[in-house]
Amino acid sequence: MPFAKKLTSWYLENKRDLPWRKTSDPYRVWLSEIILQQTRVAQGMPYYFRFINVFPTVFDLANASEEEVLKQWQGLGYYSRARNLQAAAKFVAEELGGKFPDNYRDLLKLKGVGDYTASAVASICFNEPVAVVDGNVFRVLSRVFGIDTPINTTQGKKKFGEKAQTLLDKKDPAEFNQAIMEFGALHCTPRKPQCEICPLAAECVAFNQNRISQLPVKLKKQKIKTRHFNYLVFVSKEEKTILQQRKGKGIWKGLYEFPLVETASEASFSNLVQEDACQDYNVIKEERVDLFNETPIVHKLSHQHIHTKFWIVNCEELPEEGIAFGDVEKLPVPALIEKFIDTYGF
DNA sequence: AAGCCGGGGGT
DNA sequence: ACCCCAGGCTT
Repeated sequence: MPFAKKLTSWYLENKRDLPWRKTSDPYRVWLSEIILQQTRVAQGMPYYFRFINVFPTVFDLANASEEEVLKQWQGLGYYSRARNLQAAAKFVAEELGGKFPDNYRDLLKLKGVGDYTASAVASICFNEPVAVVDGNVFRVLSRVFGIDTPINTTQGKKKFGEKAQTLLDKKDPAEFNQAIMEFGALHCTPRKPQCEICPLAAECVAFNQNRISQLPVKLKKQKIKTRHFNYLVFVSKEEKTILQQRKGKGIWKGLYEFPLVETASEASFSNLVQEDACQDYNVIKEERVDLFNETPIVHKLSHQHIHTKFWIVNCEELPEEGIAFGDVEKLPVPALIEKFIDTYGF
């Protein structure tokens, strides 16, 4: 039996009942694919339902502000996805009259849509014979065919892309692509794959050479940078506080946070007031400041560990324009800030 | 080619 | 701790 047939047979018996598989509406499929980039199905699922409810059509998403979209995206991470999502919706609504691109080449023109996502939407919605290569496909192909070219190199992407395209069932690319991804997600998993009951065990190079744990090959793990954040949580008599939007590059662009003082190492109160960023705030006096957490909260991202202290600054009047406690929850904030807000509870 | 961008779950 | 997740963009 050919590779594709074995895979699709397995798929028909084992596939999950996922909401975006009940439709061929490219808007919904595109939305699901963006949400699922570097994100597990279980984590993305509630966001998919939320977006379908709040933004039922591409026009609803196009007419929303970037901030509204970020608010709905809050907690999911990789926030450029949300910003690009809204921009792409605007493009489809305003430049394409609401008609979603129906092929790989045109899908690629949408912000936030790269090779994988364009292939996924083109194949799933329009049956275009373009193979997807995601983390699952890298893993399945590297093991079954014993390919040890590192997957995070240009050469690796080319090699795996060609292999996937060769194997693709051109008569049903939608089913083949979803089958190989589902197989990687449920059966040929990174750790503890189910080789004992695998329909491909007989031909799987990695299994027969006992190399399962070594494939796929991925070069160099990334370094983790430690940073020290001090948030100034102003609390005024009128029950207002200060939130500022993050601009520029870095993490959490577009989200809101309390005034931030970043230090080179963990700061005491006396360290803190010497920082330039504190000179603008003459209300920061020791008798008015309470340290919320003596031990820094460590917020772990994939590439940074952020050690955080929240300094509660009690004052009569805010040193700058603020917002009412009751309005804080309306703004998009990083998970780190959301957790503090939930605990502190304004 | 390398670095950056989140948050959560599994081992 | 480390790895991975239906990746893409910027430098």
